[in-house]
Amino acid sequence: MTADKVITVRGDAELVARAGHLFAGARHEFVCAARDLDTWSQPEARRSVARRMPGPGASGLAVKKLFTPVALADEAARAHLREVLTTGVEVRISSTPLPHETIVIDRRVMILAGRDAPGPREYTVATSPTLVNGVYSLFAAAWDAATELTAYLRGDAPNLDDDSRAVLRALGAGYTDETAARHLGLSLRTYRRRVAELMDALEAGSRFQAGLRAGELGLTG
Amino acid sequence: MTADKVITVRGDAELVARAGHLFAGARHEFVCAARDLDTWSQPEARRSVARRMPGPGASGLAVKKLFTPVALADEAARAHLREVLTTGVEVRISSTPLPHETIVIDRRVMILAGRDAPGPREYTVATSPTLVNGVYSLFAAAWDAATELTAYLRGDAPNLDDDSRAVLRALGAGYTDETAARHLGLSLRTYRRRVAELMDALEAGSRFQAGLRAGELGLTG
DNA sequence: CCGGACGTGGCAGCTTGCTGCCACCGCGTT
DNA sequence: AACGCGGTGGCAGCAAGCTGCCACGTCCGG
Repeated sequence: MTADKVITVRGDAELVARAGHLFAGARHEFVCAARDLDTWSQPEARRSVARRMPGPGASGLAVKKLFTPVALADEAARAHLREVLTTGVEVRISSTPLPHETIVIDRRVMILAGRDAPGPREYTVATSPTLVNGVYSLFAAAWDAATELTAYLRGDAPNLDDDSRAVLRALGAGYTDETAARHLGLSLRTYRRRVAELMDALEAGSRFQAGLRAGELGLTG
Repeated sequence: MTADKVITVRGDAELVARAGHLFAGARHEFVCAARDLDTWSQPEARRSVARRMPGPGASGLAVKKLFTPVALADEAARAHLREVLTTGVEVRISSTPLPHETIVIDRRVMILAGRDAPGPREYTVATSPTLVNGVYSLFAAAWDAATELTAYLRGDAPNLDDDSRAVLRALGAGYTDETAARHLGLSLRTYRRRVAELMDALEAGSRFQAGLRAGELGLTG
């Protein structure tokens, strides 16, 4: 039995001081998962790290960033992400919550952030191969299940109302239009209008395509 | 800055000796992610742990198990999983690889297994809250994206032939039946027969449902 | 009060999807 | 040759989906 250490630091400044060199040391891959873009809220910490990071496009460094839809809340964030895309960074959106920020560098080091709380934020740095590989494979699973940012923005039916969701459920249940309409208290005409609107929103040319899109976007629940 | 320890043990026996009490101490939740069912290959280790685990159904202990399709390879494994289901355990299948087994108990302890390798297997046990919470949220993301075992077994279209895939692509492309049939060199009648067969295979009552299923099962590529 | 915008629903007519029936063809078996 | 079998395709008819048109309400802002 052996015992490795994991380091816990409090606050961005200490993280930069203790682990900044890890960011600079990224050789092949830099992956991170986070809820939104607010991680490095302190500008000086962000700049400090950015200065040390190699250029994303250069040197064969693959950068993958996984966010939740929260990261697309305001237009500024969208613009930022679009810009990030142009530098060769892969960005995906996961429909499931990612409350704890996770960073894995070169599959050798990982940094996990504690939940937002009053006081300085806690970061935990670990290098145990088993630990890092385990986290990495979970990240990979979440990554694979997430959708490309561009696809997400394109096919996004941003906030379809409850009506549309009800229509979606009826369609997914396999009801015929007539029973679905009756079930929803709508006329056949209106129900079909709704379906047409939905298909329009999903940019689907057929009901099959609409189902496909709905499935891809995880609108089943 | 503080330093927690993570414990690494080699082999099932040592894991049971060092961490067996953690299994017994599960109070609220026991989640694990693994590639297949071979984890506790050594029967004595499996039994030793099973003996210490509280009954899954009893005592409000929620048990979640996430596997890859590999876990369904042989009929014995399927039967075992079906039996497990009856004891109140939730089982889901993730289409992405999960090379490293992960266990999280009560969101307080986690155990990560190293990749299969010659010699005794390594297990890493950690209790750092930040670490455990981070891993847990990644697990949750993978879990949410996975499909229920029953749904997976039901909707499984094991090996549909190239023709069916072509039909699927035509449907996904949004072609009308006529153009799709022409495009595939089939008569309209036959094409529709194929579509009907496909919908039958997917147990879909409408084309929308078929699209949904196809999306869920990742048959788009 | 009037007029317009908007959502709804009925009607009609068209397109598309769906399927039962039958006929045909190629193939291997008897 | 005769037969059955499985895949194909035409035809017909029905069911379902789709949409333009118009009419009727409601809800404003004028």
